[in-house]
Amino acid sequence: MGKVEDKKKMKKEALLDSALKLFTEKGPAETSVSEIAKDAQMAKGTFYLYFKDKYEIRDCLIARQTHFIFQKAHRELSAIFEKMVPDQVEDGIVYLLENIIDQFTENPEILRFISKNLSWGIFSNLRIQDLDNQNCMDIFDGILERSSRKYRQRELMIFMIVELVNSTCYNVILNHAPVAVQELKKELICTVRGIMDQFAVAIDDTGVNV
Amino acid sequence: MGKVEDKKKMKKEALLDSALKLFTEKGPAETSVSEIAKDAQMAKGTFYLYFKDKYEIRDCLIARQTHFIFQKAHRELSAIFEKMVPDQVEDGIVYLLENIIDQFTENPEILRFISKNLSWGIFSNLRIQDLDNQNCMDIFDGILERSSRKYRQRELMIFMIVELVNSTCYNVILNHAPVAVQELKKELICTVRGIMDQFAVAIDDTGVNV
Amino acid sequence: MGKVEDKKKMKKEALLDSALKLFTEKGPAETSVSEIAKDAQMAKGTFYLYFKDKYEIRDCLIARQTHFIFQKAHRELSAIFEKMVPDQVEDGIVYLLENIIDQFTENPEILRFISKNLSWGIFSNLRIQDLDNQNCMDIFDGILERSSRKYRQRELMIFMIVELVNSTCYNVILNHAPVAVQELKKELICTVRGIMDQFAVAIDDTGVNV
Amino acid sequence: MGKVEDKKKMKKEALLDSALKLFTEKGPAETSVSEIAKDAQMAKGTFYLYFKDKYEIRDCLIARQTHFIFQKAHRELSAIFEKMVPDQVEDGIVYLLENIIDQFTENPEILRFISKNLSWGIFSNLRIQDLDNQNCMDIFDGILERSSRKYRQRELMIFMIVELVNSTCYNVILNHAPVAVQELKKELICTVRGIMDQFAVAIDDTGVNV
DNA sequence: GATGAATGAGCGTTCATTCAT
DNA sequence: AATGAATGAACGCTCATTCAT
Repeated sequence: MGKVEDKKKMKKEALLDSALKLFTEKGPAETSVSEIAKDAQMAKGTFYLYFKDKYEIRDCLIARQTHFIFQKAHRELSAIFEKMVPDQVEDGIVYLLENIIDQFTENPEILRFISKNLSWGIFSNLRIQDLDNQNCMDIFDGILERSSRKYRQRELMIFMIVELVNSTCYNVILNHAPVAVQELKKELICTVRGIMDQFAVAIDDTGVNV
Repeated sequence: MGKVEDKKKMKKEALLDSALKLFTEKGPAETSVSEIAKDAQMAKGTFYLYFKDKYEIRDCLIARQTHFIFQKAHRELSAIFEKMVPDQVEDGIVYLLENIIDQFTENPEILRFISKNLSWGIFSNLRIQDLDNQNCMDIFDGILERSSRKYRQRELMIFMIVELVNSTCYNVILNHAPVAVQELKKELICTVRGIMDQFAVAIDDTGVNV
Repeated sequence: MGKVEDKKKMKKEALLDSALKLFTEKGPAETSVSEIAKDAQMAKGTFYLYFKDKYEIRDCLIARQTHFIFQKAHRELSAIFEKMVPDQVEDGIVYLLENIIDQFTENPEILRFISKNLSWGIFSNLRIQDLDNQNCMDIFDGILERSSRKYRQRELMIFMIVELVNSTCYNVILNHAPVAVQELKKELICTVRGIMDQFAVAIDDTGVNV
Repeated sequence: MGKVEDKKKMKKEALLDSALKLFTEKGPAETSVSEIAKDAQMAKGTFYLYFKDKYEIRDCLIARQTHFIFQKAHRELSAIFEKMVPDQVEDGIVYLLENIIDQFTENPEILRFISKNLSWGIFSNLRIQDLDNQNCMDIFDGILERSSRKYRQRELMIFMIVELVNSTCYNVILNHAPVAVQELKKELICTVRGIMDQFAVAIDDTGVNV
């Protein structure tokens, strides 16, 4: 019977929602399992039927939220991506990053929660449902594949871009230092283009860079 | 008589040493004040004569360790820096970063401890005793000042470089992914040079970039 | 099934019993929650499931013990009270006080515990279960209402009587000074009658006092 | 050398002053020896040269403050007492009580501190320097001796009066219940006169009471 | 499957007291 | 006589986890 399955899924969702609320409000360290269970309107013991401990639900949430952010970005940009010609692919990466930075700016608590806890290991394995279960890195990869330029060491390149954007945004958005988000964004875009140039390799007679 | 003062300083050092050991072994969250005091061979109450709480000793350690790293780097490079001509200044920055990356590679636990807890706010205010109490950022700044090129928004530029190096090293050194340190280092140097080009402004008749 | 409820009630009773024992033995200030829990044969944490802190259980006990004393007095005197004619009402008050003084004499530790901690605020709000949830003050009030005499400012009058009896008994019973209980009792009765005369007001043609 | 003696006395006074300030501000239980020593501008260890522990200084202060109150009352009333004829002696007792109630009303913190801790044992042994080292009870006694009436069981009578006044004032002044101080005072005076009548014995042909 | 009472180790912190200086 | 660093037991309290119902 799928009814039972549905009920279980709803309970798990309720726990995740409550945990996210509390984690973003005051951090995982200051949130207790009791609080999560109480907020999700169930008994403390029930929590342990769905998650091994606090750290499991935390990791689950990090993945989920990162997933949501990429999903949202991809949906909003899908129209653009579809019409994109090979020469504009680098612009596509920039749009994607801008979209994500904007999401972070609007939800700084989410940024705080994710950034403090996200590692490349989690990130590079995250699957996005909307997109044939591609992982986050594959999204970048997929975009780049359609470029007229070719890139060497694509994973390293994406890794460097993601880490740069993530860590600078964290400080700028949450500590309002050393500059404003808009200023950072402008420079980041420029630097990201630079990084892409750095990793681009010559592929045809038209002749290319670095 | 300075005997008492000496003894107090030694006690404080002992606490800092023990705390560093335990924090790097298992993180501040999993370390208790009791453990620190026990490891430093004194009573729990004595801890509170020297530090307000666990967070104060943690912050003190972050500053201290970052301080040590920059001090070491600066000492090792001082000979080079002194002979440096204006055109080689960008190389100086690269040497500094390489030195720091090497220190991190040799002491990954220190990297874990510092990176997880260091914010730009702490970093940009850290004073280095050896160097006329300059702060860490001033060290970069001082090097750049001697360059034949001029840079706009120096703080933002340094911020981006530091964050990029710090966050990528964290993942690469601690999670061994997605590439080896040496490979990352090679690319980082290239990217950092790119960032410096990005922020450089034309200053003389020879005409320059961006 | 009331089984769980019963068990909880028993645990709470056990805590109250242990706390009373320890509080009367050495006072609330010198009793720790650990001790109470240990004496009641349960874990320290369990205490906190039933009481917010030491002060809550203390206040609960003061109310409980005062309640018991009044309940006992009222039971023992109920036969007398029922047959009482209006002219004997003042004798009823005296019997009540004598009964309470006797209870204190037999349980000096209870007197020590209650008197040191009972304020008029607590006292005048205490509800006695046996007696239609009347509070302690209402018991006096109810008795006085049946008197052929009328009293002005009944609450103040009762307050003065209660405080006088309570504070003099405290010293006499616990410090055996300056006189013996029996001697005090004799005089107290006389003084209490005097206070009632002081607050009595003329109500009919027979003409009365103050 | 009296110089050393003076210095010691001053230190002791400083400790007493600091302790009184802190005890009345937040109660003895919430005041630590460290705080008292720090407030008195000396080292923690020095405290123990003057007082055995916190409880000794507390008891010393209770005696001191009660002493001061009686001293003040006696000074203010000495003119009246000297002119008093035997028939007015009972009025003298009333003036004394009124004066003390007024002092309490003006310094409720002192009342809180003293009442919670004063026992008849301490009270009846307190010596007042101004008055040939008479104790507090002797002051009452001395006044009563000059009365034209004679009293039996003077100590018990004084004890009852003191306890009644002390305990009712405590509640009324500190908890503002159940009535205002002025109202209580009016009734207390009446009750105290009643108690004096109760203990008065016939002494001459005019024939008197009880 | 769901509950929530019970646990008890462990937390950070306080503080009376000692004692070498 | 005076100091204040050091002690360490004890405090109130939290909370992840277990388990009988």
